[in-house]
Amino acid sequence: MTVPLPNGGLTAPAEDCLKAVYELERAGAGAPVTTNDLAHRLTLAAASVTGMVKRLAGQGLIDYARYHGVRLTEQGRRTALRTLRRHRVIETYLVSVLGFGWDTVHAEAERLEHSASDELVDRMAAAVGDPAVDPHGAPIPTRDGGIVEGPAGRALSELAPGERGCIARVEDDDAARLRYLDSLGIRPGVEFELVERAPFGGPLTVRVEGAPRQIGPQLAAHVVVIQPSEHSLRIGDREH
Amino acid sequence: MTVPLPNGGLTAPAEDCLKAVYELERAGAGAPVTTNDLAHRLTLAAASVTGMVKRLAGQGLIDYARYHGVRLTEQGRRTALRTLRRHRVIETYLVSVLGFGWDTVHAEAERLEHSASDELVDRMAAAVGDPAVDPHGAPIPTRDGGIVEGPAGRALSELAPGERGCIARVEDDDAARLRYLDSLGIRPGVEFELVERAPFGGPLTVRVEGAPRQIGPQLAAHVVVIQPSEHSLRIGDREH
DNA sequence: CAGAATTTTTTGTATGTACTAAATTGAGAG
DNA sequence: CTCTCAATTTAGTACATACAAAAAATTCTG
Repeated sequence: MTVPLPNGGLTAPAEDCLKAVYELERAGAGAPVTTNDLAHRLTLAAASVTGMVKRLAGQGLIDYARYHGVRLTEQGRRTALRTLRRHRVIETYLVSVLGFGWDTVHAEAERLEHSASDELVDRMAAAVGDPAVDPHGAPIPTRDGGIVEGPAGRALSELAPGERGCIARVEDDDAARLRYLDSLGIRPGVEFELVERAPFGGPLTVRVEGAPRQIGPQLAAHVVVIQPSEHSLRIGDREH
Repeated sequence: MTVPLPNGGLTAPAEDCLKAVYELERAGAGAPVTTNDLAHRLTLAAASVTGMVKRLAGQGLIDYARYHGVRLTEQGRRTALRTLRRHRVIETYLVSVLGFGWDTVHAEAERLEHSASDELVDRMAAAVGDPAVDPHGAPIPTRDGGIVEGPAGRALSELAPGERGCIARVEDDDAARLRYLDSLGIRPGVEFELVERAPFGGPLTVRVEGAPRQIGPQLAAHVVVIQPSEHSLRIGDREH
């Protein structure tokens, strides 16, 4: 009875690190991910990341050039996507089947993603109809390592007054933020119109389901929006 | 993002150790549990157990007297039962809701029990009707730390020819053994009659659902049986 | 009850994960 | 092209987990 490593022999911190590299690579448009960015994302000291990164490089999961950041190898990308799939399937299942709130499932999934087997995750996914996106609008990688990141979208904070859109995705890592957005009616799938932008970084006024809502630009930066017509593309079921 | 310790700050190996102490204390009728027994149960070197046991003693979870084995403290017992509850609820849920075979869920539960929160476990338990026993016939501790270990029962291997009984419980830790017992029709709740015992430790002949089956005494030792009349006591729902 | 056998602990080692503090490297400013 | 500063790595430490081999304590046996 040693520490359980159900998937590919990777530890939980290692899986978290690969996931973080994947997400930062995406956010950074493919540029190498720096140690510091990883440290911030993982809430670790930079020195700890250096050590982890060396181990992962030794396992062929990332390419690592001292002082010049890291990149996922193809194998590392597959591994990261498997973890991401587990996380997002678990979140979806907890919300759809077990009645958790969409604002509370992140922490639970963050732990379970490291101990749930792929078989369990596949059964959960099947139980909720193999959806393409999770409750926060993030795409769920497929069993075979594919992922459709969907229409790029823009941050809500970048829209101009008068523009209409559809909430595509909200970052899932802060429960309080999610609860607040929920109280404003800002949830994936909801259509809205940006009514007004106060000057000097002031709040945005957004009409959501008929009601005008105020939202700060910092918060709005965590909300990804798309054209209403693109919505079906994102949530389109991939059922056979 | 450190190693996730959802419940009481205990690591997975520590929880496994407490669970093992609980089970060995039960099996040994309350006698102190020796390091060696723990090492065998946990498939660890004895030296590793000594170290773990010292840490747990330092946390007040067990009483430890050098060279004289360990005992759970009251706090340790509660902790062990919470882990046991998680394990058994998860097993039950995987079988009842997600369609896993009762012979395959042990390993999965063995990992998930360390990362599932009590809230998740309570929701799972509610989803399957708060059963009193898991798919192998083991009692599920309640939310508040109670457990009804049920009628003591005897090992199938100890019955005399002509005796009838009801399968109460089968040890869940060996998938191959469970599959084999399943193929013989030996599952919790099934009634049977011990037809014959071959001499010199030979096989037992058991009539299960009309069919006579042969089973070795070693295997039969892992099967707990009770009087048919006691069955309702064990599986009796504790629904309100 | 002394010596042998067994069990248990101690000692020393290794790995993974984490930290702080010190040293190093790289990159931009002048 | 050097100097400085920020980013990064190295060095040193700590803890939890694991092991094997040696030492110690208990228990069994004659």
